[in-house]
Amino acid sequence: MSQELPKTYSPSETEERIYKLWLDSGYFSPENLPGERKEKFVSAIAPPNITGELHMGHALEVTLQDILIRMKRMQGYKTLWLPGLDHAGIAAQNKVEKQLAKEGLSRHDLGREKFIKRVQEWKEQYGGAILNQFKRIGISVDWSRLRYTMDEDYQKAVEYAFLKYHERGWIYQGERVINWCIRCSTSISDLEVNYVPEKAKLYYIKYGPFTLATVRPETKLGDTALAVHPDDERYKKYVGADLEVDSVDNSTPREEPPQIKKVKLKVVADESVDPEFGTGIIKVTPAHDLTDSEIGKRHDLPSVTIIDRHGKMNGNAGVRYEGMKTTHARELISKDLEELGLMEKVEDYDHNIGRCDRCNSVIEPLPSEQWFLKMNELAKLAIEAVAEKEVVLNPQRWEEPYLSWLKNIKDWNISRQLWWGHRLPVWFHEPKCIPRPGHEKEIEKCEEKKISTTKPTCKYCDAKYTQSGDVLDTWFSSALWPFATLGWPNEASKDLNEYYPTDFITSDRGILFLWQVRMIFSGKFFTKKAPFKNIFIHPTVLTKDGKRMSKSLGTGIDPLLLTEKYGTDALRFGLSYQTTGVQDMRFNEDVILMGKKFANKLWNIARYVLIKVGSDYRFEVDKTPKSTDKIVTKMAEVSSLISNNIEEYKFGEAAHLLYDFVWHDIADKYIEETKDKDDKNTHDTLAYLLVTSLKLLHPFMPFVTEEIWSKLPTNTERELLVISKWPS
RNA sequence: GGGCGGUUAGCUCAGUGGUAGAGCAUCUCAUUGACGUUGAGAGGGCCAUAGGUUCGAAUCCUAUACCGCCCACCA
Repeated sequence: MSQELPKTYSPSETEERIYKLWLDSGYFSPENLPGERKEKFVSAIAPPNITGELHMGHALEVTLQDILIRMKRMQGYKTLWLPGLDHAGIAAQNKVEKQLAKEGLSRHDLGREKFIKRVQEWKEQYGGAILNQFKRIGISVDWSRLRYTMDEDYQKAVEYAFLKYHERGWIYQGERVINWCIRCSTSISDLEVNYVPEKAKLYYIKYGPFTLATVRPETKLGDTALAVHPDDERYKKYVGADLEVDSVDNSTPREEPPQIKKVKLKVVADESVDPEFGTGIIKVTPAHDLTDSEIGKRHDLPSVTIIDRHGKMNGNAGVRYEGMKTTHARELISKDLEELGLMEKVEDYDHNIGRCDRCNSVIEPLPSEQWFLKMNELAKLAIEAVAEKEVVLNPQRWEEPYLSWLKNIKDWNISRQLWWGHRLPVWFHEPKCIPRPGHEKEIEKCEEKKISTTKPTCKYCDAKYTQSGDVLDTWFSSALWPFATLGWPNEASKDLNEYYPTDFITSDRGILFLWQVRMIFSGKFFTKKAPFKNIFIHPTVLTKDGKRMSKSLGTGIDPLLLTEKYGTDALRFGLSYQTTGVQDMRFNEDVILMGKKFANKLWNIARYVLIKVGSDYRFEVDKTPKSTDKIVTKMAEVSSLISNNIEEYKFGEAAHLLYDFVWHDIADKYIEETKDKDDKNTHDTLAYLLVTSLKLLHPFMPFVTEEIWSKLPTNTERELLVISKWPS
């Protein structure tokens, strides 16, 4: 019996009901899919942060991924799309710290244990929200396999990974100059530093026979050398010399006028100095500058730390400056130098300043004891995977930045001085060994440091081990995502054996290096396989004016407001329609409106066809009519083009093609031209066009197509459109 | 400094060698027929600029300009 359709399509009355239909069917889980399915198609979601709120980039990302997944499922693949959440170490910690600040508390007021509880509460309260928002977008993920990077199993996988790297000798602890965020009080990686242009001063300071420029005169107190380019003829005669130069005496009390003090500085020659810049000579502060630290290492220079972890001058800076914030010390020392006649001039200067990606505080480069992962071998694995096409980057233009980033990679600082995250499986002997009576000599064999997933004991004494307070960089755990979610490192895991390696992953370009690269080398190292075959770097959604969409800037648009206004299918179709080969997508709401109209058009085509063919007609769910009408041939051509386009991630082309064909070829032409005809051929053709269009449009507009499908009287028992056979 | 995108109608963008396209906006007509969330049609473009290749260039090449992004040692 054909049912009378309402005049217009109403998304709000449909979407929740249809999504429930899919969930109840169980078809999002691969084992519930009907028929013999030999080939698999597997993908993991980019796990959103527990801090997360749905933004337009997410909406685009999961829509595109869903289009591909839905097509594959209809094509008969045993399809798995695995959902999950990321604990988001530093981001989540900051979020909860902000929440605490509103209560007038800091994390230190709570203590580590209680603070972690607060983060867990946060996760319970808000963490799942974004997944529910994803449901509104209609994603066809297997909810029975939901994973979280802080799941017990996942934590074990992370510790196991650390141990394995350590066994290989690739994990080491060492003091390095790293990026230190004073506010977050942790080290952060190079990728988490944003360089922001700012107005600064360039100070020209006299160093004996030279004058040289700096933006940070306060670091003068930590200078241990001067450096010039080895080929610079002007300074060749000074290279190797120990110069005695006038400097400010930092032992003079602050209240007294500044005094001159002689200091000795070695002059070294180093390639990294640009002879063209300024006076062609630089001061070297190995403790407080990343480049200077490298120079210091190359020339075996002493390193004097003068700034502490709170961004204040320490004892080495002398009583005159000790305890001052760096910015205050800068004012004082430049005044002092001026008074002593050691300041030649001060100029305005446009300068890039490093700021924390998470909290926007100024980054202070500091020497600090951190844990590192050696990247040499791992980078090779990642380079190989892409060079040999084991992993294909789409669009291809990302290959070059990918490869060159890996070729210049430095060791990865994987430790963070945070409370929220995976604690390092590293244990330290408490300061003193407690000898057992009669075994005093064995103390020498005691291990100060042990790598272990469980609390170790000492064979030789009674001292206890305490676990390192550091946690791992949040990307260390995300790097394991495609296999840890499937049960790795348990080799017997059924899912791991059946669904790994995966086929596809997609993300924004912003996390290509942070995440994608690291998944690839982790996968290659731990599983000997690339974790996926294809990466699709989807466009970044910008505002209509080309600005970044950001909640704090007030330029963000909530995708869910659009689903309410236009319907989810409209949002999905509009976003797909705008996905072309470009790297930025300026979001245009008009296109969502177009999607809404298109959904309604489709609805009315169905309405027309149902009336036209009559209530006794049975729709063939999978058959091409013997019609000679040209449109039947064209429909087949369109089907095959759509399949290819989706396969090649040309979502926009596919959407354009479907729109034009359905609206203009089917509705405007074929339907108009056959209005007077009522023969079987016309009925069969109309039915075929409708059925095929519904199938092809289903990945883009799953709700309206499934809803129409449910109203068609079919020749066989009703099956859901979501598992119907893909045309061509 | 190196690299990558973009520059096409008022707006947002498709189009990659063969007579300029879509959606939205504007205007005219159709007056209820599956859909007015519609149909038919119109206006509107030196396809950033300058050279080059070609029978032919929005499309390929080379420069330049502007916008945006990424990477990097900017003292």
